[in-house]
Amino acid sequence: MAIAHVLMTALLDGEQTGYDLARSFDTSLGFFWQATHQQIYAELKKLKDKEWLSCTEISQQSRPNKLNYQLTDLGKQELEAWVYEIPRHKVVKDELLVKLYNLDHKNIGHMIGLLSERRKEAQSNHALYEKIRERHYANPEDLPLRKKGVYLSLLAGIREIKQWIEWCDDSIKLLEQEFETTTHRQASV
Amino acid sequence: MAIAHVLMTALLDGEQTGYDLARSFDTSLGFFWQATHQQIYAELKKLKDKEWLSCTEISQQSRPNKLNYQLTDLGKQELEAWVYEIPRHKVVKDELLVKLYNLDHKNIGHMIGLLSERRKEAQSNHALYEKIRERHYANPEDLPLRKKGVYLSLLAGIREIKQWIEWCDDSIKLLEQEFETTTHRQASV
DNA sequence: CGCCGCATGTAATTAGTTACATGATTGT
DNA sequence: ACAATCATGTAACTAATTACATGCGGCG
Repeated sequence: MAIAHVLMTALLDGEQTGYDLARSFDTSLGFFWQATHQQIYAELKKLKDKEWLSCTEISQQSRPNKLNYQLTDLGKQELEAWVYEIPRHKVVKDELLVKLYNLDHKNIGHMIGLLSERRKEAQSNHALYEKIRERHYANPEDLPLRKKGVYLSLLAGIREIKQWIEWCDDSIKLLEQEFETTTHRQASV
Repeated sequence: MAIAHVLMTALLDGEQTGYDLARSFDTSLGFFWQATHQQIYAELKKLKDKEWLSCTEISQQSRPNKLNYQLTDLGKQELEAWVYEIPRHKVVKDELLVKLYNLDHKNIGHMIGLLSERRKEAQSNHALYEKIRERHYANPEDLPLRKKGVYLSLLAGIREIKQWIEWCDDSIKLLEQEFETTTHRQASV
């Protein structure tokens, strides 16, 4: 039930609505833990029932009232304790890498396309990460300690994404060579 | 329902039992897609019902009969088609990185411990990956095309794991500095 | 004697996805 | 006119985890 703790972690920076959380997931914690808005809304309710979060309603006329969630003392305690539990959750599931196991002469062109697609995504993520770094972490030494933790996670994300870009480049190069020699062979037969 | 296709992919190398699949997941596809033996057994049954796999029973006296699964022609077709679908599944969930968002003066020692733990795991995984590379992929140029795809996935794994080790080292160094200055400050107050 | 490996599962629960729903407001 | 943003959700389903179960054989 780690999504609970992820949400509480997001609320360390101050109260937020489910909507805010869902969006901010796209630029921060969501790099390391994805969740849909449905899951977030549902979990927030559960957390309110447990009194790990409290919630204040903000009336609005033309749309549903905002529900602003914040950590309770109980929630803070729980979060602090959670940090001391050994992390069990390290899930990686990547269809692309599994698909690569299916490489053959017929689909090699398509695989190159998949890799290019992945590269493009990685590239745009990289740009986003770097933007965040420049904006909020330009002088890491001056950050308060908690933000240094966030910064380290960001660095992990940046390293990983760079790594992907390089791997895509290498892989595309290799597959293109393969593709050409295959085409040649077919042409010369 | 990608676990289905992951299992079928594993069976490209030949028939296997659920038990074999569960174990071989630890040294190959499982790097990119984890599954428990329960999930595997359940999915294999479903795949048999769909006739994407067939299964031959091997009688044994002192333990449950082995069920040896293999791809059917229908399964092969399905798998080939699956490769052409755009990969939707790229899940990453990493508690450690979320925990780092909770860094503070109280838990910094513990965080260093978590990072060391991660480093150790990464190190031993790295050794495993390299062993696999040496054993089966020493001469990548000579591999049949499909195995080159597997090799590329392995390379992605190796790069990633190296990347983690370096990141852990950097992060531990930074946190240890932080830890010392904190201790100093506390000592000198 | 007790634990590990082999080989399969069932049952209960939790986590996560997908589709659908509402309805005003702002931008193209 | 049409899509996107804001802001919340319900309902149905699928995927995945956790706990429990069996039972023999080999090893220290």
